[in-house]
Amino acid sequence: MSTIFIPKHIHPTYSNTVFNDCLLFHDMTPHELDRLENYAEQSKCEEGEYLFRQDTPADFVYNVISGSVAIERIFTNGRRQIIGFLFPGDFIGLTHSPNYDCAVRCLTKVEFYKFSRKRLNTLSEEVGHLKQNMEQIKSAIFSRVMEQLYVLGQKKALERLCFLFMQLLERLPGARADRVELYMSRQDMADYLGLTIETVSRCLAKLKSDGLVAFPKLNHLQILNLPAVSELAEC
Amino acid sequence: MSTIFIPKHIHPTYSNTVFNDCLLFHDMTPHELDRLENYAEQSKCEEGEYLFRQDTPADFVYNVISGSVAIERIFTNGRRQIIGFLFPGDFIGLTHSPNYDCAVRCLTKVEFYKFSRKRLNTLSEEVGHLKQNMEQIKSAIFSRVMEQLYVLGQKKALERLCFLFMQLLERLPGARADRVELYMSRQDMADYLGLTIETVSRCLAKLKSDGLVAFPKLNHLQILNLPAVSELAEC
DNA sequence: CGTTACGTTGATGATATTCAAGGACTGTGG
DNA sequence: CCACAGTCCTTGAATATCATCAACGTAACG
Repeated sequence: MSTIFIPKHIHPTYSNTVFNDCLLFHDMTPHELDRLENYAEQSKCEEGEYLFRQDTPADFVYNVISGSVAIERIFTNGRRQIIGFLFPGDFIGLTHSPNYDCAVRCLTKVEFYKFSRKRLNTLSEEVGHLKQNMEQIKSAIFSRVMEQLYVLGQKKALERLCFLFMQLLERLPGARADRVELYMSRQDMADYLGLTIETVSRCLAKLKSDGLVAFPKLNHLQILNLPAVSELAEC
Repeated sequence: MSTIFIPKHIHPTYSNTVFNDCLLFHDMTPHELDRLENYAEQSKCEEGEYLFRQDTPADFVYNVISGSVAIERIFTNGRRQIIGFLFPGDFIGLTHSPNYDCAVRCLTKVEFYKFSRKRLNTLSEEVGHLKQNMEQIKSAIFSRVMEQLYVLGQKKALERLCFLFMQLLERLPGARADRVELYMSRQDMADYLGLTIETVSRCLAKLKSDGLVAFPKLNHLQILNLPAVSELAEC
């Protein structure tokens, strides 16, 4: 049954081919999906655990079914840079190098499909659609990283936070302006945006006091003034 | 004659497979190189000209023979982020998207090979080595961008400049600690490192007064205290 | 010799970091 | 149910860092 391979999280309501990576399955015939299915193994991981660590063999490719993860890089001096957050539908580990160059930490309990990278590559040689789609996903990832480069290089703390909010709103399946779940800690936001945790906290307070956002709960964001937040986030 | 395809700039003295992208030609047989040769066209471009602009059709892949270029992205607000600098041996335009997502400006007069991307892709389907090499180059590029992310996110102005210096020293063919040619303007450095031109200028003055570097000419850098500069640049 | 583009330097203010203290939430054991 | 510890978050004050605005040098070129 190839339908197993169109998981709920890529249902049209969620499917945003620009921001989520579900398009691995795009345009594939039922037969092709069947073959892909044989390569997958479903599994899960608890909050705080690592799917994999930096510099370990890059043997698998993951597709998030539910939950959120952070992609992080640790440097020799011990400082950490978070490269991005991934959500249901996103792919992880589509690297070409023999080892992962990032670690992947679960922000929540995470369910995922796990593919042998070797076999996926073999299959992609035979199934044109798959290959195309993998390339496009890599393209999208690269494009996101370049956007982040700009944000870190040019934007102020308040704007960076708004950028994160807009990104979450666009990429989190089921997120709406009045309900965006922040699965990451303040420290995670700081490490993603190149700020300190105190600056993040202060900026959240400022955005709140200016009436742009609200926090009914600590990690439950409401965007009250979407045009303003979007304006600040603008690239 | 396939030897045309082992241009001078990838002669062993220069060839650094980690930092330069010459490895497109790695492990290829003379016959394969012959075929590649048929796909190439040699050309040049003057200082200040653009090889191509952002959002134009990505029809070609370029390989720099001599000179330096800057990869830049312009955003809606008019601000510019330089993604990187490329030098002899480096490849440009290895994107998968239909349009270039960056512009490429020549910092000097630039000689290059120009390949039809379509034909290069076709060839890479048949020539395993070529395909492998292209993937590895993309990997290296991605890895550089992630390093830059870290620099912009976590490092101070002085450290960013040292990072640039070390990068130039490693990637510029023929560069030595006592002779690194800075082909870019102060503004280019600023846009690369996420700083203003004034901050760049002040930091250069500080590094100079601290005896870490010298500038016999405005764009001719000497690294006097390599361990110290390297230490500051450290990731 | 003047113009122009690019680079430097100074004074000032904005922005973010650091260090330190105090709250808020969670889970555990009494 | 409460007390307690531990973790995460917030807030304040002092400081460091960088950006901005403005003036001044300098090198290249007609």
